[in-house]
Amino acid sequence: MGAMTSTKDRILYASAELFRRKGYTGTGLKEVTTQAQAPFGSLYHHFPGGKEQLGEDVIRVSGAFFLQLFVFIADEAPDVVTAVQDFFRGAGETLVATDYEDACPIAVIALEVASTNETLRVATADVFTSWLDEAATRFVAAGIPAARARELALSFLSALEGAFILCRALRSTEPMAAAGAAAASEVRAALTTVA
Amino acid sequence: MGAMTSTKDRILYASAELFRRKGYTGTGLKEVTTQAQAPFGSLYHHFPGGKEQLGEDVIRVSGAFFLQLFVFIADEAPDVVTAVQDFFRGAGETLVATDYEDACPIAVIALEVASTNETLRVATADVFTSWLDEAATRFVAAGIPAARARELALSFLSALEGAFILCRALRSTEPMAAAGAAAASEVRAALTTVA
DNA sequence: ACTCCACTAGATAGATCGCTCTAGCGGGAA
DNA sequence: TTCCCGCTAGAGCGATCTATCTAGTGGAGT
Repeated sequence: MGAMTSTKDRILYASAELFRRKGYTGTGLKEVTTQAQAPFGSLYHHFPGGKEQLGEDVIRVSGAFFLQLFVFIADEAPDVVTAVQDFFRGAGETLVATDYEDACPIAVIALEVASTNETLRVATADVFTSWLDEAATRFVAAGIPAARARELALSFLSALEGAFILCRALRSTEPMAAAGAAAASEVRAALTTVA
Repeated sequence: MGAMTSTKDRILYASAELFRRKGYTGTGLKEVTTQAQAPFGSLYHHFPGGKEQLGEDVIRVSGAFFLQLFVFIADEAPDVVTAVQDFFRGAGETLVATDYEDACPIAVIALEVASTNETLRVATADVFTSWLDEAATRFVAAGIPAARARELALSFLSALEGAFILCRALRSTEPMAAAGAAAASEVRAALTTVA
């Protein structure tokens, strides 16, 4: 049967894509199993906690993957300013390549469940925190004081997430470019102040 | 019967609140009429286009209301930098006052429908555009070149929207404060460059 | 008084929701 | 072989979804 991913992975991957595109409440489990080419019963075998467990797993797995992507880009870049620029640029390219469907893997879920499902809300908070910590650590390594680094990480991620919303609604990467430029110059300013 | 709002307005108001809190797909029409204390049949009398028309009306009405709020704050503030600061501060206060339920009136819908419902996507794009135009106009009036003003408006709104996501997920206003400070200093820098 | 129509009121249809259930398949251990 | 069990497979349950339907109400216009 050639290269075969496990049924569980296919369900997870299909869920991640559908949740990202149509939202958590907007995605049906029947649809998930169809897209994953998996029997419906298998879903509840691998995810006995049902839709909520599936949602939580998607949030945490996608979050970890996105974190690794950030780490990879940051490691490749010569400095943090370039890293920030590369990240925004890459986000814009992904948006265009996927016809504005693939943006932040968890933003839609985060907004949907923030006031309705505490388990999933905590999962999104954990993921956001892991991203913020990673970014702040990078800024500190570049010589920026911890408190300022935390601030930079928060405004960097806010700008990125907000730009995703605007880009998808406007079907344009202009917001991503503007937000990226602003974030980069903010980091640059923080660096020159230190040096 | 005292002060009585019309049935249509009650349905619109209840929908806006529920969509904002639980999302578009996550809100049922039965729930809307219950919360609005309106008979179910009245919903389809006032909104013959069903849920989609209700969604579009909510987006456009909420969008216009939010625009007026921005205009009001900007008119009250002594300068644009203060206006930006006031807006972020006000957003943070609203989040706390509503237990992190009331943020951007259309962000959740915008993300949910961006890839699934073109009518609603266009409505959110129109609203975002109206906000961006208003902000850019204010920046131009303060002496910033048009192209730069547009960039500032984009990064300002991106920061605000993204901060809403992070604040609701983390249940903290820290992202709003960081994003607000960054946006304010960016506008300040744009002003000093001109002057 | 009579008509008319905007509006209220809610039962109900048909589809889909998340979830549970039983049955059967297939490969490794005894 | 025989047993076992992780996994596949999908029918079906009760609830809920959006939307439609008919019936009734109340007040303005003539």
